[in-house]
Amino acid sequence: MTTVDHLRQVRLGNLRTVLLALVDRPGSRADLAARTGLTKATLSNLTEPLLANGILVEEPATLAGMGRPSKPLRFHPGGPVAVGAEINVSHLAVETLGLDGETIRRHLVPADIRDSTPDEVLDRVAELIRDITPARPLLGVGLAVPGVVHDGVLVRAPNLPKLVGSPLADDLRRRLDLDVELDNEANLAALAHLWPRHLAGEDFVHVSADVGIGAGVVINGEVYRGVSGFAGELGHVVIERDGVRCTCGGRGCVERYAGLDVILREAGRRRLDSLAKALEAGDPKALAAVGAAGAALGVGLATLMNLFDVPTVVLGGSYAVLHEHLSTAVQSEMDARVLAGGERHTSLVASPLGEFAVVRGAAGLITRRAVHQPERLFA
Amino acid sequence: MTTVDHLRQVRLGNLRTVLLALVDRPGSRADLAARTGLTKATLSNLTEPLLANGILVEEPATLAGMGRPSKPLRFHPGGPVAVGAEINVSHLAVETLGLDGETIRRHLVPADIRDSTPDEVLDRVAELIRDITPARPLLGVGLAVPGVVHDGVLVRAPNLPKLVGSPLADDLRRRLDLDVELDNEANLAALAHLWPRHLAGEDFVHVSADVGIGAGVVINGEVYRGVSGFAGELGHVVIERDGVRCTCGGRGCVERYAGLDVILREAGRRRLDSLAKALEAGDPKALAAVGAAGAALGVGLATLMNLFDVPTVVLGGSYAVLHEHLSTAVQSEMDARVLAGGERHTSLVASPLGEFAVVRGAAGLITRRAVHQPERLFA
DNA sequence: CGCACTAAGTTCAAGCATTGAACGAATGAG
DNA sequence: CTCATTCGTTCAATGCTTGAACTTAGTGCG
Repeated sequence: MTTVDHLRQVRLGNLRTVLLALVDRPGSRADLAARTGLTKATLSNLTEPLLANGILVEEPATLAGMGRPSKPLRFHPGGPVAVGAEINVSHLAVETLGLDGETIRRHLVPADIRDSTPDEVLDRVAELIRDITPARPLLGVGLAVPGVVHDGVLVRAPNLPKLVGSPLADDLRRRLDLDVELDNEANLAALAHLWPRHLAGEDFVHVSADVGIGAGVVINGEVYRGVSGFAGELGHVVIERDGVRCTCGGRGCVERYAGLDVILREAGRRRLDSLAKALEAGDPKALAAVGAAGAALGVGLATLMNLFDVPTVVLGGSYAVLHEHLSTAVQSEMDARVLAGGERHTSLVASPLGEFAVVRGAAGLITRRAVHQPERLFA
Repeated sequence: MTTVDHLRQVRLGNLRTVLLALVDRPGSRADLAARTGLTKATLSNLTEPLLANGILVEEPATLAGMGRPSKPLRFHPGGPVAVGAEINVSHLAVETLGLDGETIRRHLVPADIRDSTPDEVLDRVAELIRDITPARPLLGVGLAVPGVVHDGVLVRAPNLPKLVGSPLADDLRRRLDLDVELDNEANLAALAHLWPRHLAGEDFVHVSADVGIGAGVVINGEVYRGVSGFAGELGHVVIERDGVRCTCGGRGCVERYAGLDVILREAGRRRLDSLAKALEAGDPKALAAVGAAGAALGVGLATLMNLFDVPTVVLGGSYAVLHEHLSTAVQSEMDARVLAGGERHTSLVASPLGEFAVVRGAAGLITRRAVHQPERLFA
């Protein structure tokens, strides 16, 4: 590390600070200086290359009050964008996201890819991405998959066994000639509630269900990934040590009581929307199935909250759809079991992001990286 | 933040890097330069005030090989020291620790303080500290207590109700006229396995038992504290949703199956050493009690490991004493339940620190803070 | 004994990002 | 038209690391 490097680090750090302030909201140089604690001089200096490179634009001028009018800066409407993509058991989704946090376009297509080869899937994903990509510089692609990811490879995915082991990130990178970052859908869904806007505070768990149950834990505004990206395996938290056998080899895992497949089976339904209708109509079997799942989930979540010390739970994915009929049981188990030492209280909310949470998180991964490592913007 | 501040930050960061290298082992300026990536010039500059202030000493010279002999630098034998203190149900302990990581003196006295007032306890602690404090500058006191700590106050301590709510840190500070930092014993026991030397890798959970069960989770070389210092409440992880009632209001908490009180009761013993003797003698009742506790603990630990994605468990405190008879059952539950996706394997080890782990961690908290915030060394 | 060789540690001018104060620019109020 | 006010830019000063040159202090060999 040379001294020049040290100083460069300071500059990059300040650049990040400024960009973060701009993600929050646009502002003039003077305003940004006030918000970041830097001086006006530094702000002129830092924003100059951002304007020159088409990352920011200077708006005409704001005529308000006395003094010289300010010319607010904001992200350039033709500036770089990030792409998010999601591969899931029953659908594919793509989204483009600007640095300002606005969704540009999004697209979700049903698709049963359980029997497809990795090449077939990636071909379709690449096509979807090309279809929605605007004529603007591209920062890269975030790719979400339902399973454990390590080093750009899907290493474990009970529901997509055919994709396990392929270098998905590299293969998609080759197809598009773009940076591709592979990550787990649970982590990305959690990230979507955190970036570019905080939707559930600085600390929360995002829980969603397909066949498995994934939890993304957010602590201090960061997704907690654990040592090997394995963290948050809520599905295999034990709630009955001698309970039902689980595919993982253990017994009594939450997944065997609150997984979506279990809920549907117990309710005698085949698909989520049919279950939702039955609940709406007050079908007792459906209500009982969801209630039982909620209780089991609540026990598992209480354990998680006691270990991670997180106050908020966000129900996402299928759980968000079932939220209304699920949350009573979840909340009551949580209230009974989470240590209320001091002034703690647990809050339980449904995700506002709907079915696009994962793909938005995937795109957000890329815009976030660009803001945190501003040198990438000048490539 | 002025620019001067920025530059000062760079300097302090480099100072930290150098001190960390020295905690690892002594070395000449040239050696340190090589190890830290800084230049020899910077090292001369950085170490000059450390030598002037009696933090470091320059050793005579090492005559080895060709070239000008190097004069290794190490922490001054008369330099500042940290004090650790532990308040527990059945004993008090104190230890003094140098920046080099060497224990200077330690002392552990049995004491039943369950009925003592905070003032009585702190008087005794202050006396113990004065007894072992060497005639060297003092960096501060780390104070360990069995319970949840918030802002220098013990806010929850089922086993020491009389101390709850007193400003222990402030009261001890007043007695000694020293900085006092209060923390939870589980966190500090974990820290002791991490600082000043890594005894169990970069990522592990340290588990120990008294009446409750405390876990200190270490991720990436940092103690994970959670949002409000509550993290790692392994005792209230649920292993049987409809199991035994717990003081926390829930049911089936690990604590009710693997707590030390439960083990002793089931084994028909009153004290840990008596239990240990019975185990040695092969007493079936004792063996059964410990085996059952181990199984329950293993289930809870599997849940914790699936959530935190940590590969190693360190058994400390009473569990370390029982380790030989406990680990088989623990390990077998862990093996059965922890997701072995990919190449994961769980390892289970006994703490090498014995009964001084907590108090050593308490002192380590202070030396670590001094190294991480080197400006404190010049106060 | 002396000279070449090696490595440790020091000295010093150069380089760099931020700062703060001074300055120029653009508008509203009276 | 002039003053007050706020925005944005310019520029010398600051303080830290750097790298190269230099000094110091030994070893090895003839």
